[in-house]
Amino acid sequence: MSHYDPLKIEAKWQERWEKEQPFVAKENNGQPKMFIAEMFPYPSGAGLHVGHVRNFSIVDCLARFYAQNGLNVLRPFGYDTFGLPAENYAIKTGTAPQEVTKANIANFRKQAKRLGYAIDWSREINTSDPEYYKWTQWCFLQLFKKGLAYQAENYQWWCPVDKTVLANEQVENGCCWRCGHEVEKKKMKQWFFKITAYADELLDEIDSLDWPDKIKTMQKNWIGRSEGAEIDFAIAKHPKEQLTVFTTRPDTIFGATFLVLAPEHEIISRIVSDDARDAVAAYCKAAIKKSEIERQENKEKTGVFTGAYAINPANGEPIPIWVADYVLSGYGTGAIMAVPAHDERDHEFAEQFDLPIIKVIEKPENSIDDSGCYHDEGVMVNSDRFNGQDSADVREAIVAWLEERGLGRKKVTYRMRDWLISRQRYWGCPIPIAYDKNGVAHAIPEDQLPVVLPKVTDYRPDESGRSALAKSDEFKTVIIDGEEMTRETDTLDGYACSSWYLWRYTDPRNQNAAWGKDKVNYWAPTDIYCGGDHAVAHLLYVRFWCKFFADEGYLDFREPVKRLLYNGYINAPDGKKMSKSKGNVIDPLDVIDQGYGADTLRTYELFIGPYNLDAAWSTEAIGGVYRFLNRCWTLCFDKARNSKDENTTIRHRTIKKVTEDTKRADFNTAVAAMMEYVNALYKTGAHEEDLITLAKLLKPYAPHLACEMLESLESDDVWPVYDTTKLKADTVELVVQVNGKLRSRIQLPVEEANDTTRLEQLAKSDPKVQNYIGDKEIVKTIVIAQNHLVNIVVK
RNA sequence: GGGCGAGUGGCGGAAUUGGUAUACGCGGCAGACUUAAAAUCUGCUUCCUUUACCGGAUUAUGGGUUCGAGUCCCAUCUCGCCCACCA
Repeated sequence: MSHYDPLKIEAKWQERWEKEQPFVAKENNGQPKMFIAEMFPYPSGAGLHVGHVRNFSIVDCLARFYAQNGLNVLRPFGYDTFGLPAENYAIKTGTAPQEVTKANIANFRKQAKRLGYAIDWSREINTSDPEYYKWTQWCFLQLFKKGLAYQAENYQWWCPVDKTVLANEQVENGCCWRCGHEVEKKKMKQWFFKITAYADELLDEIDSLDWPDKIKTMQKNWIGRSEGAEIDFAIAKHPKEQLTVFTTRPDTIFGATFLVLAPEHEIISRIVSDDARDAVAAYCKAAIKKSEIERQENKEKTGVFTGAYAINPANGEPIPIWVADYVLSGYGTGAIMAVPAHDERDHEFAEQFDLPIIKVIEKPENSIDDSGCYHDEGVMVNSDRFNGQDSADVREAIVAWLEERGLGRKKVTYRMRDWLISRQRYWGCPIPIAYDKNGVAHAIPEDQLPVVLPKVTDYRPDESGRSALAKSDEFKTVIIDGEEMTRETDTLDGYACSSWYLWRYTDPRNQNAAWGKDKVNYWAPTDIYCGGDHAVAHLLYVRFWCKFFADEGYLDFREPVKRLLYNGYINAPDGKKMSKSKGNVIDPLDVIDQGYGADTLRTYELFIGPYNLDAAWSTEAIGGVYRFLNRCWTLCFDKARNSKDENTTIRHRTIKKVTEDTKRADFNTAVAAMMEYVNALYKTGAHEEDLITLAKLLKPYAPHLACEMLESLESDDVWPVYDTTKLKADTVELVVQVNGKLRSRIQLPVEEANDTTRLEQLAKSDPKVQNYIGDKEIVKTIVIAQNHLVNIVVK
C-alpha cells in the first residue's frame, strides 16, 4: 500500500513539463485566444514570497482552466529588474547589479518551477537585458518624435554640500540625510512624458473597463478633471503685466476680493512694491523650502501682501495681491481669485488677514450649511446685471461675457501632472538622447540602439548630481551624423520599462521591432491581468502607452487590459505585514519542502479567502487543504471503486459550481465545492466517472496530483460539462413558513415540486404547521415553487 | 475634512435575482483503529434554556419597506482603503 507523496509526484511532473514544454504558445486562428498574465515580479534576493505565490497561482489556475476549456492560452513570465534595491546593493558591496540580477532571476525561475506553473518559458523576458531595453529606448524615441517626451525645468531637492539631487524620502526635517546640511530646492532640467495629452481619453474610457471599481475610482481621482474658466486680471501701475487665474466658479467673480499667488509664481518679483519686497522674498524662500508634507501638516493659513493691486474685470475694483503657500504652483495657473464668502480656504485667509468678504450667492432658506461660507448654488446678489439669477445658470453667461472682452475663457484642468521620467541613477534604462554644442537634444539614431549601460565600478551619483554614467567619458561621448555630442546621463523611470512588456510577450525574440503587428494583434489586449500593487501609476502608464502606440499605428486596440484582477496581500499569522525584521515571514519553499508540496500550497492560497481581500496565513488551516488532497489521492489510488454510477446529481452540481466559480475568480468557494464532493464520495464510494471528473476539476488548482490521477485513469483533461437535467435530486425539501418563520420541512418527489396547489395543500395539511395555524384565520398563502417554499400568513 | 467599501459563530469565511443564515475549512469535543501516540476514519459543534425533546434569540446598533431582509431604504457606531489646501 502506497500513500500520497506530493514531493515525489511533483518532481515527476515537473521533470516531464521541463522536457516536453507543453505550455509553449503558438498563434492559432482556429481557436479563441486567452492572454493572461500577472504583473511581472521584481526578483529580489529573498526569493519567492507567499504573496507572489497567491498572485501567480490565480493566473495559473485561470490559464489552466481556459486551456482545458479549449482556448489557445498564452501565459508568459518575466522580470522587472531595474530599480533601487540592486543599485543600493551595488553601492554597498561593489557587486555589479547585472550579476546580482542574474543570480536573483535564476533563483526565481527555479522556485517558480517548483510550483508547477504552466508558463511558456520560451518567452521569458527581463527588462535590464539590452535585447529588451533596446526597444524601451525605441519606445521613448517614438514619444520624443511626436513631442510627447520633452524637457522642462522642475524644482528638485538639492544638497549644496553634497552637490546632489535628493529624492523626497532622502530629506529629513529639511536636511540632507547624509551630511545633515539644510537642503534647498533647485530648478533642474528633467524629462517628462506628456501623459496629460491623453487625460480625457484615459478618464472617459475607465467606465468601460472590466476592472475593480476601487481602482477605477482611484484612477479617476488621480486624473482629477475639473471644468472651469481662466480669467485675466490687469495689474495696477503695471500696464504690461497681467495675471491669469483658474477657477471652477466664475459665477462668484463679483465676490473676488483679493488674488493669491503661489510662492513659486514668476510674476512676484516684477510686481512687488518696494516696501514689501524684503518680506515677500523671505516668505517665498521659506515656503519653497518646505516639503509638501510640511506644507500640509500646518494648515494654518500664512501669507504676505505684495503691495500690488489687480483690477477685478467684473466690476473694475482694485483688489490686493497676496502670496500664500496654500496656493499650489503646479495646479492651474498657480494663482487664484479668492472668494472668501464662498470658499472655506479663502474665508479662513480673509479672516486671518482682515480682508473684505462680499457675499454674491444667497443661500437657500432650507440650507443647513451654517459654516459662514456657503459654497453651493443659490441666487446671485451683489453681482450687478446677474442679480436674481441662479448661480448654476450664470456660470456660462459670465464666462461668455468675459470672453467677449478678451478677459476670460473656458478651461479644463487636471490634477494629473505630466510623468517625470528622469532618474539620476545608474541602474536603469539609459535615455537615448545626446546634446549638441548648443545643448539641443537629439535622438540617438535607431540603428545605434541599444544605448548600452556601461560597466562601471562606482555606482554613486557624481558631484553635479548626475548619475554614475556621467563619470564615464567613453559613455558620454557619441558621434551623430559626424557631429560629436554628449549623451544624456539620466536613466528612465522603471515604470517606462513595464509600460510595454505585455506586448513584448507576444513576440519576445523579435530582433527588428519591439513587437510584430500580427502577433501583438493576435494575442493582445491582455484578457486577464492580475496584480496586487500599482493601482494607479503602472496601470495608468500602460493605458497611456497603449493609446499612443495605437495612434501611431503599432497597435489595433486602445485599452491594454480587458479584465483586471486585483488580489489582496497575504499577511503573517499575527495579521501584520510579513517582514524580515519582524521575523514573521513564511517562506513558500519551506512550506513545500516540509512535506505539504506545491499543490497544497497553491490550493491553500486560493482557498484562504476571496482573492481580492487581504488574508492572514494560518499554519493550521493549510493542513485542512493537505487532508483534502490526501483524500482525493486515497479515493483514486487506495479505495475500491463503485461499479455503479450513483453520484450523478452531486457530480453535475459540482461541475457547475466549480466551472462558474473559477470563471468568476471565486476560487475559495470552488475549492469548497470540491471538498463537499470528496466528502460525499467518501460516504458513497466513487465510480470511475467521479474520479475522472474530480481530477479534471482539480487540475487548475492542484495540477501535479490531478495529472497523476488522470494518467492512472487513462483520461484526457478536457473540462467536464454539466447536464442541466441531472442537477436535480429525486426528492426536494419543501420549506413551510408560518408568518415568515420556518415551521416544517417536507420531503416530496421532484415531480410534484412545480405544482403550486399541491405544495400549498401539502403545507397546510402538515401537522406541525397546523399546530401553528390553530384556529387562526389564514390571510394569504405565498407559494414560491422555484425555491420550494410556502409561507402561510395568519392573523 | 472629502470619497469609496466593509461589519455574519471561538477563528478564516459561505449565502450568485429579497426566499431554508452560519456551506467549506480551522479549532474544540466524543468515539473507532492502536500496547500507546501520530496519522487516518466516523459523529457532534451559532448562542440561550434543556439530560433530551420542544422552544426562544441571532448577520455592529436603532428604526422602516415587505408575506418574507445578512441582502433594499434611513439614522447611529466601529473598522479599512484612497484622496487630501487641486481653487
